[in-house]
Amino acid sequence: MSAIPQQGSGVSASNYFGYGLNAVDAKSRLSVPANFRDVLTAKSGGKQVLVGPGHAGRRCLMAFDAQYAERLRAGLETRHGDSVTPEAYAERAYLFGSAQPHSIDDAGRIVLSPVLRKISGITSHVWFVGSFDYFELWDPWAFKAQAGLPELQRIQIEAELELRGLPAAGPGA
Amino acid sequence: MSAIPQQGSGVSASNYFGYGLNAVDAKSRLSVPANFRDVLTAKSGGKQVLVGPGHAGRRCLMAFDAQYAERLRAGLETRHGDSVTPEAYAERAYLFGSAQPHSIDDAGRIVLSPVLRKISGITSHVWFVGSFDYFELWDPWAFKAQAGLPELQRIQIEAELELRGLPAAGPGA
DNA sequence: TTGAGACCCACGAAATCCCATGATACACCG
DNA sequence: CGGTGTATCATGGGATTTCGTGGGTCTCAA
Repeated sequence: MSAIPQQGSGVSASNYFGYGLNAVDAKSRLSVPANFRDVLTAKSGGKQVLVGPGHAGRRCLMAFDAQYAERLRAGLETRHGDSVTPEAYAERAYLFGSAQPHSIDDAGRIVLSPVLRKISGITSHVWFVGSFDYFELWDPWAFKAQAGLPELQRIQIEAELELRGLPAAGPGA
Repeated sequence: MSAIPQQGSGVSASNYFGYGLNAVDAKSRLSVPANFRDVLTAKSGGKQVLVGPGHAGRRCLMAFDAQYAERLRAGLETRHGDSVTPEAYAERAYLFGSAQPHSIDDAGRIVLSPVLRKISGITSHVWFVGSFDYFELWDPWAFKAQAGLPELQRIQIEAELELRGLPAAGPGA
């Protein structure tokens, strides 16, 4: 069960677009969709992703590359200059301390820690959503149940779930 | 085919990201998380870390490599110029005089001195927090009790503590 | 002697690597 | 235009290595 036509090919190697639905196995391993992997390698060259908790109250995970991390650092510098205030230190610790580096194995998988699974609510499957310069990882059913989710996105995820014979409501629930 | 050594490519090999929770044993020995060690060796080559008190009133320890020490020196210069004010001398003395080089043994451990333990409040465990070009060492419960700690970080450390069967409130306190 | 520090070895658990499989999309060729 | 072969992808399981941790020994100095 692989390849869903996730998004057309073409201009895809430079940013994260489209979506994907993959399974988490017994070892908590998870395939990163190939098109996201391509962007990752194009941007940071290595086989590494940073995965941290979602911001702004979104119950998901955020994944990004070294280039985006550098961007975060630059933004921090802009905001704080080279000041040595407690706030600047705290923000650094938050920005870089809460996202764990994950290595991608030869099969294109990462291993989700129990803590990341817990804070994201991810159980058996992961819904990937491209967000230009990073991408999000959701429990599919949690994503679908979001209040105010645009109709198109709901239809997309429902279709993908059905395509794999997955229930419309979560198994975890 | 680039024969260029991929210098800043791998995420984990070039900067300090993520967190870790390790124990201090009866001999005050402490494992430095492997991914931090990797950065350390990548940056300064040797099996050495500089460990000093936290900046800006943070009750923790700061650990960094020789490369960042140079950066600190540069920052000092920016702030004070080549002034010979008491403040400049004092800050120099604080930054460099109080950060001691620690050698990392074959098992990846350093030995914390009683003084460092006291000023950081570290007792039985250490919470490591990556902050891009250095990392911090906290007593886990002190870290958790910080005023203004982002909710997500609090959840993360609580989850990690719980995962290891450690109490939610510190023993040292 | 006693206590601290450096070095060495040992072990269990967990992470990582390696190979295998089914299944699909794409390319090539009749 | 249809059939076939090949590369790619998601997934599974076993084997191997790494990591964190505990404990012992040896040396040097007080």
